Amino acid sequence: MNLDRLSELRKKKNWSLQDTADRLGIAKSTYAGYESGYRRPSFEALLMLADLFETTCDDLLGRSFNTTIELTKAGDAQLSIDQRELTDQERIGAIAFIRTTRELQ
Amino acid sequence: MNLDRLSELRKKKNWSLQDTADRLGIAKSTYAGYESGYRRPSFEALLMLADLFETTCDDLLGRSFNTTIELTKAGDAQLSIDQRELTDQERIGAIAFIRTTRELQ
DNA sequence: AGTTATTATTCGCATATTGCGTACCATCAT
DNA sequence: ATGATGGTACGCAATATGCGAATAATAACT
Repeated sequence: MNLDRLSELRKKKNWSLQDTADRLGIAKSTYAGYESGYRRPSFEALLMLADLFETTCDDLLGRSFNTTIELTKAGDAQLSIDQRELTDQERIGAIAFIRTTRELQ
Repeated sequence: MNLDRLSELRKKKNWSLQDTADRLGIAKSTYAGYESGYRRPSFEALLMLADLFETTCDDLLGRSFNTTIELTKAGDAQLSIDQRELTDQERIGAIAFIRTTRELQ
């Protein structure tokens, strides 16, 4: 259970170990330890990593979270279509639409 | 940075500390330590907790990740309405429906 | 090639943290 | 009062962390 994605994410940003460590405010050897799997970040460091690399902790931990988003529950997730966020009314309208199509089956 | 949500999640399931520890295969005092903030789970334990409580590591760590889910991109997330997963056709239908309503504004 | 600068990897050590068992307290039922 | 259950806190052995320092490896430049 190591953080295999770190190296990939860092290289995508074209950062050196030192760059990355500086951005996190930790020692280079510490960050290098994370990538190599020799050491593990604290939770604080994990959160910083997720922020820095713009991803989730689950992603860094290699957890594919197949959580299903229930649309009838507002606030579970922000949805968008064509890069434009859905209003609550739009969401409710879409739910009604789907329910109707299902009933017509 | 403690795992404040644990207690809430456990109580929602009506489990005792012992129940929860048994499900995780760890000692009661160990799990109790997580809840009280006296101890912290390893990454392995964190993943087990997320699985057990059916949530994300980010959630347990108190990280609100405001990632917007773009519906036009399939595979970004599994959606459901009334606990029934949306088929791809339903998703596409809903997108068309929203686009139309938007155009009519 | 030789030299210097930058990047990456590994280790030792002091310190901090974990997980477990155990003990302790409170509540409730018999 | 006794026993069962749920919750809390602590001691200790074992392990893990973060840092600096030392050591490779690579790049850049004359």
